Formats: sequence, C-alpha cells, structure tokens
Amino acid sequence: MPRTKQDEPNTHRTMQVVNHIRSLIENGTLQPGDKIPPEREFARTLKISRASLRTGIGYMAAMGVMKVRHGVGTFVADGPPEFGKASLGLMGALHGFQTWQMFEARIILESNIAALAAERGKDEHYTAMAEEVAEMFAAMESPADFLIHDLLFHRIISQASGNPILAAVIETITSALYDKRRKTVERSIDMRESAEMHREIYRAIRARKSQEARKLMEEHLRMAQTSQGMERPPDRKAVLVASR
Amino acid sequence: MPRTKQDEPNTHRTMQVVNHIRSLIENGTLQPGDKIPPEREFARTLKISRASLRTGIGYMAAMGVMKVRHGVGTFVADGPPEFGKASLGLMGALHGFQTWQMFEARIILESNIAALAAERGKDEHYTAMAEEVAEMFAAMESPADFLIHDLLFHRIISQASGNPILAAVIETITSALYDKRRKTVERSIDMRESAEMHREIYRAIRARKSQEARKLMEEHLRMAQTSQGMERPPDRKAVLVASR
DNA sequence: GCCTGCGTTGAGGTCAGACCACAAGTATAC
DNA sequence: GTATACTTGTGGTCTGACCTCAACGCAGGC
Repeated sequence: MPRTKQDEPNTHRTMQVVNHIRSLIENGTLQPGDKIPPEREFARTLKISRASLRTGIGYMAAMGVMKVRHGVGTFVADGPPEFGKASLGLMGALHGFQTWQMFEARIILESNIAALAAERGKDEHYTAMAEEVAEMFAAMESPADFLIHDLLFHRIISQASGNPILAAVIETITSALYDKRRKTVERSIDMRESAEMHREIYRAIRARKSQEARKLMEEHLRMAQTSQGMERPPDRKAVLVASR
Repeated sequence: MPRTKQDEPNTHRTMQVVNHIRSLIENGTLQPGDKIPPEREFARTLKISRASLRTGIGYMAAMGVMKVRHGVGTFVADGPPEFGKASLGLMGALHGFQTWQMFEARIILESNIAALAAERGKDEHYTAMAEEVAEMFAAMESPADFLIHDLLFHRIISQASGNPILAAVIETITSALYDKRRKTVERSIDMRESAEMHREIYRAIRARKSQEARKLMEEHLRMAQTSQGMERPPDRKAVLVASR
C-alpha cells in the first residue's frame, strides 16, 4: 500500500513556496520588479492549493521581499533593500522600543555608514549626492520637497557604503521614524543650516575623509533629533527605572 | 440577504487582525509567551473567517512577533527581540548579500553595543556575563557547549546595551551567520584564546571603559571572522585601509 | 510497578470552489 | 470626442470539510 505521506519534500507548504520563489530569484529567473504568475495558475503549476500559495506569498510580502497589488498582480520587490515596513512597529509594541532608541540606533549606524561611504564611494555616488544637496538648497521654500531630497541624500550614502545589509537596517529605522514623525506637527527646522550640514558631509565623503564624515554625520543627526523635540537619551543617575 | 459591500472600515482583513493583536499587546492583555485563542474561536470573536485570521497571524509570524506550533497553539514570541529568522536569507537572495558584509555589519554594530554596555551595564548583567565566561572556560573540551555560552555572552551584552533595537538587529545577523556556518565544517578555533578575549571584554565593560570595550570587541570579531576563513572584503589593489 | 500502545482530543494545516473587490482596458452612448 | 458602462484579469474573503500533529490518558503486557 502506498503510504499516505512519505515523499521527501514534505516540508510545510509555506516553505515549499518560499524556497521555490527564492530559487527562482537566485538563479535569475525572477528579477526585482518582475511579476509572478497569477495565483490560480501558479498554484496549479506548483500542484498546491491557492490558499497555501497565498500563505507563502504573504510570508514573503511581510518581509518586504514581495509586493502584492490588489487587482494588478504580485511582484518581486524592487527599490532599496528594507525589512518589512511594519516590522519595527510591531516589534516595538512587543518589546517596548522607545523613540530615543531608534534615534540612537540611527546615529550609530549612519555615522558608520558615512565613514564607509567615504572609503568606498564612487563617482556616480558623488554626482548623485551633489545633486541632492543642490536640490535641498533650491527647495528651501518647500519643506515637503526639502524632506524628499533629505531622504534621498541619506539613501545614496547608504548605497555608497557598499554594505546593503546596513543600508537595509537604517532604511527600516528611518522609515519607522519618518511615519512616526508625520503624525505629529510639521516641525519647521532651520533648512538653511540643515542644507549646509549636508553639504559639509558630502564634501567630507568626497574627500575620502572617513573620520570627518563620521563626525559630521553624527553631529547632523544629533541636531536633527534635538530639533524634533525628541530629546534626552537615558540619563542614568536621574532615572529610577527599576529595570528588571 | 448577503451584506452588500460597504459596511464600514474596509481595511484589509490582514491589518485588521494585526492591529487587533497589536493593541492587545500594547495594553498588556497579551504578554510575551502567552497563547492566543484557538483559530476557530478567535475567528468567531473577530467576526472574520478563519482564513483571514490565519493570514494575519502568518504575517506576524513572518516578522517574528508570533510563533505558531502545529498541534499546540499560537503564541506571542518571547525570547530576545529579532526580525524574522528567514528575513536576512531572503533579502540576501534578492539583493545579493555577501558573507563579508554580514561580518562587517556585525562588527560595527557589536563594537558599538559593547561600548554602550560599558556605559549602561547593571550588576545583573555583569553577573550573567561573568557566569558565561566561566562556563566557556569550563567547556573547553566541548566545542558545542562552548559555542552556546559564546552566543549567550554576546546576547547579554546586547541586553546590557539598553537598546533593544540594536540588539534585535545583531540577533538577526548573528543567527543568519550562525546557520550559514553550521553548514560548513566544524571549525576548531582556539577556544582558550577565545575565552581569554571574552574575559577581557567582560572586564572592560565592567570597568565602564567604553572605548576599550569597543576596541576589544572589534578585535575579537575580526579574529573570529578570520579564523572562520571568511576572509576580507572588497580587496581591490587600492587597499589603503589607512583609515581608522 | 513500570513501560508500551493506541485511541481521544484539541489545535494548526490544507484543500476545493464559489463569490467579492479592485484596476485597467474596451466598447458603447450621448 | 468624451464620458460612462461593460468586460476581463487578478488579488481578497468566505465556507466547511478533511488531514496532520502533539499531548494526554487509559489499558494491556512485562
């Protein structure tokens, strides 16, 4: 009698789907931005139910590897690497992340990234950075536009660092921080000074002065934190937090 | 008659579930390790189908916030904070992460974490760290046991850093690195020397010498990387790593 | 007494197929 | 010629039946 189960590939269907798609990505069949087959068809191909297929896709979508668009199709993520949008928020709820901790993480990561960018940056990065700085000066009258170029500038530095993992991490933190901020009032920071600082950072990176780039980035972010009212770190002696 | 469409807040069911559970966590109804109601029952409570509920749970499970155990139940994650286990692996497939990049990220993060731990560590952390160091010296004959205490030691430092976000990130990287390594041969590193280094790190942290802790941690990790054969990065001919 | 088997129970996992909702393109009415 | 309505393709949700797994407990054998 044929045993009802046996067969080796008995792993959960979810992982079966994930691994399949993963291998398609690894062997180049699927590129970022590509569309995968419609669910019904793909399910038939993989010889599993549509429900199971969807579970697997949902899994990958949660981690930001796939992007599903209702009524249109399912695609491999493109854009900059990043963990699932909501991941930090959810984990924050679970482990009690504080905003100052996000800032701290960001400062540490981004100043190191700036240093790496100074060591490894290429001409294409310099060009792109210079452009964004220029845009910032030009957008001095429009906070919204300014912010866009601010974000782009930092993203380019991440790319220039040559380490996509670190880039993914700060991308995740930054976006969490960002949509935490947009819930509050539109802070009106001193854009001229901010643009000025970005320019200095750019110059340090371009001059391959990694230590200086690190320092400037740190200053810049500390200032940004302060001007956003997200003051104070931990301040030991004063805090009575009984920990545990 | 079947309820026509627009009933009310038509947000995707998935997010409906996620937000519900999230609020249960935030208001303290659900604690790490707690079990949520059985799917059939919970679905009835939320007035959605079991399928949709499962989608939402799957989403949270993918990000490491929930843990599902077939035949047993679904639980809120406990243990140290960490992004979804597979997240790095999948993103790596998509964005071409290299092993040296993981090491680099780890070194940067963990040396900064060691510095923070030196500034903020508490007695309970010192005690736990000392214990693990002792265990390492005691497990000199058993590589497997040694590794366990090695991991625990590093995890305690993460906690002592007082920044759960950074802790979550290195936890994720470390575990990815770990199960990448266990696929290769069991490297027999010099455990005595390794234990020795851990002890020095511990001392620096305990003495609140943050700069020294940072430096020692960096050395330790560089050595670990080397001894694992995961040699150096983008070694072009222009390797003037004069910086630092 | 203690161990072994096997059935029961409760939980998650999978399936099939019908139907809903959304986005885009296409045809039709004015 | 433009605006509205229809059609099509694709993801989203619902039902309800059935499968698999883990834990527990009772019974039989040593």
